[in-house]
Amino acid sequence: MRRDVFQAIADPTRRAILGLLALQAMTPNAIAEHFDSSRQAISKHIQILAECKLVKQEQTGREIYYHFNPQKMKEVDTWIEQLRAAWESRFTQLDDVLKNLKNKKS
Amino acid sequence: MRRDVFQAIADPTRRAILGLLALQAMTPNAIAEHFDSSRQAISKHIQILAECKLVKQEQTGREIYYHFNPQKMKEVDTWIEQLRAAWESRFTQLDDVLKNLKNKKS
DNA sequence: TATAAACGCAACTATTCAGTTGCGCAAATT
DNA sequence: AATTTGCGCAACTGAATAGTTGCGTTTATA
Repeated sequence: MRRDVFQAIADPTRRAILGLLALQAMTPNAIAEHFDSSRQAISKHIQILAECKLVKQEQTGREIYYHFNPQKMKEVDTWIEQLRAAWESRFTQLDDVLKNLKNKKS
Repeated sequence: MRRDVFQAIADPTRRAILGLLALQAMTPNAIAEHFDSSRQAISKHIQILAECKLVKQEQTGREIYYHFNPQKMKEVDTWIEQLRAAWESRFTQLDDVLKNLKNKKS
């Protein structure tokens, strides 16, 4: 059961839930009202988001407020940034090849 | 069969493939050598990446070189950015509430 | 021309996953 | 005290998915 951030945001419903929670903390019922799915279905999505720390719980009486945790999103950010860095470094590699060719010639 | 960018990068193997291709274009066999999986298994991953335009093909004789397409990655970037914007705007909403309370008082 | 290499494609299988249903518990409400 | 509400948890089911195996096609090589 791999439950990392990438897996979590792969589902469009979960992305929508994060969008809601980014605006304000909400209870499972309140969240479910925004979707056609049942409460339990949404609850499962929230659970997955909670597993990988994308949302935090805050219990108040019998209600549980879920909060968005922007911190965890950085993992995705970081990966994309590394990818971008790799992509840009490939020019440097080409430069090295050209440099080697030049050296062989001389 | 939803094949969007988020779904594509959910798999760690596919993320690794993108990491390789970001450095340099490669053939399926060359890519498969970096993993324990079979050629066909890797080929399927590549196909998924191709479906959502994360990689481009370039046929040369009987070999097919796959290139990383950084453009498509922007979709993820954009979503994260919108999420961040929503997260930051929640303070503004709080401000509005406080402002309304103030107005009611006066 | 015969053989090997580099692929894609399709069928099959074992596993995983999403959603439903039903239950139980604790906190409110009446 | 009895009922309702908000919620999590577990079992079940149908659909999707990942990986394997086998085959066909095209391009190189001997």
